Amino acid sequence: MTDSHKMGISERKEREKEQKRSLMLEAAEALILEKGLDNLNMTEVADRAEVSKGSLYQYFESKTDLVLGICNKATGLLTKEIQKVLTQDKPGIELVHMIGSTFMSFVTQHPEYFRAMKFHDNLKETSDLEDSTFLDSCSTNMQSSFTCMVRAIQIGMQDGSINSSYDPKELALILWATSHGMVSMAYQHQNTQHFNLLNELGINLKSLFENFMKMIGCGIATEAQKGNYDSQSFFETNGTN
Amino acid sequence: MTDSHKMGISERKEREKEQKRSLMLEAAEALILEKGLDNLNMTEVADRAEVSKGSLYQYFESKTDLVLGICNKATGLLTKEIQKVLTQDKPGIELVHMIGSTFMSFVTQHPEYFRAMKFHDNLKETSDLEDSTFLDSCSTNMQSSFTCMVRAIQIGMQDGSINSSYDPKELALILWATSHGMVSMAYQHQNTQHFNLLNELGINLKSLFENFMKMIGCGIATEAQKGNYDSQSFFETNGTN
DNA sequence: TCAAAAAATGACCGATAGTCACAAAATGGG
DNA sequence: CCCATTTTGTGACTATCGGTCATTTTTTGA
Repeated sequence: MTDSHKMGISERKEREKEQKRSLMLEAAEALILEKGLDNLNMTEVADRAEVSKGSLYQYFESKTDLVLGICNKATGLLTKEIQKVLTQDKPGIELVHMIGSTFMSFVTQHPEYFRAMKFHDNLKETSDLEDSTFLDSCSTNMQSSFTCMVRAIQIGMQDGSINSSYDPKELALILWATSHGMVSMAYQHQNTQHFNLLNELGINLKSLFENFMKMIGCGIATEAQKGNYDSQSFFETNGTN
Repeated sequence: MTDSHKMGISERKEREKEQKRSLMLEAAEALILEKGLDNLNMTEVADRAEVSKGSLYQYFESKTDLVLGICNKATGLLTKEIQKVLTQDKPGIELVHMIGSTFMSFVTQHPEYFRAMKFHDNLKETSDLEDSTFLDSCSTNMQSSFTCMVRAIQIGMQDGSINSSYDPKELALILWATSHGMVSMAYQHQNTQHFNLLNELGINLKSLFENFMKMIGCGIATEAQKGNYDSQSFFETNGTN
């Protein structure tokens, strides 16, 4: 038996292992959609993926690790979509808008992914030194998304569409945090059955997001640009492949 | 034995019951501060409060109910502080600033309360018809806080400090959501030991929050007011006490 | 064909939320 | 002050679920 043959085998095994892992993740995602992350049950995940519990634990160290695996997919996907925005030849301020829209539609289209991302955020405050294969990867992905926001702002400051009196990184952080707040509200609105401000006020999400963008636009635009973005809708420019 | 005497007894009992409940809540809060909400253990809460587990469960239906009890205290306190802001005779846009600052300092000063509030948010998406005595009260409190924001905006539109092209309630919702995003970031920064954008970027929270306010100020101010709030710090105007 | 390695399995364990039969304490009329 | 009744307190116990591991099954490769 040749070395290359051996190599072929181990490669195939690696592929199969990755496929099985992926299947298990999909089972977990489906269950999260059905019953919520808080009701996720490892035995059920195993059953759904048609493997035994022991087998599941051969692919994921723990329940935390499993959810972080989903978060890893999520942040990877989101980052890819955001990076694609940056390839477009548009004014910086418009790129910022599009990044926001991308984030928003990502969350509404993949609530279970956003749920996993919230779980990840939560972990960071709670657990003392958890170790998961996916933690680093998640952080790197998020870092990449954030860097895209910084780039968009820098582009905007270069092309004169964004007020350069702000520090780019600081502004990026503000936009990231505020977008997160908006997106969280959208998520909650979509996934909550109980009391909820939006319905009560008769406000629709789309209009809300448009006005958020308008406010941001006014807040960060240069004097020359003010008013340009007042009545445009950026809600449509979502990153649907 | 007179009726009034009987009444006196039952009132005293009610007071004592409320005191004990409060003691249990305090025990839980302390444990959350020490070990995080996710490591909160009912037996430990009982021990800390110097009662038995069974007794604890006479005062709170479930662990969820206990945490919602903390959330109830939290939202009550926050609402009180925000309402106090509104009693001041200031331009509307400044009231908006102060509400934001109040929220921010509330969270940094009472991380365990904010944690309980996040738990409450989480419940709404997860659980199918949980029943807790505190759920309604929490919602009412949050509603009150939100109403304060609407009031501040209406005041600002009246006195000409806030651009009245927005719908007041919609703008309030935007400010609420974005503030929540900023405050969440501050919370995470303060309570996370791991990887964290802020330290890495060498940005300090105070400056970040000031610039958030500046951006908001630009975004919602009337033309006449633009530039007035550019370099002011609203971070200090927190509702201590 | 068969022995060694890898993967799969599910009975089992420990932790913890929640319960309940019983005990202690408080109440109030005589 | 005593005793019956109601209220409150207690901790052993149960059920559930995350995680483990000895054993079985499958795959590998000579």
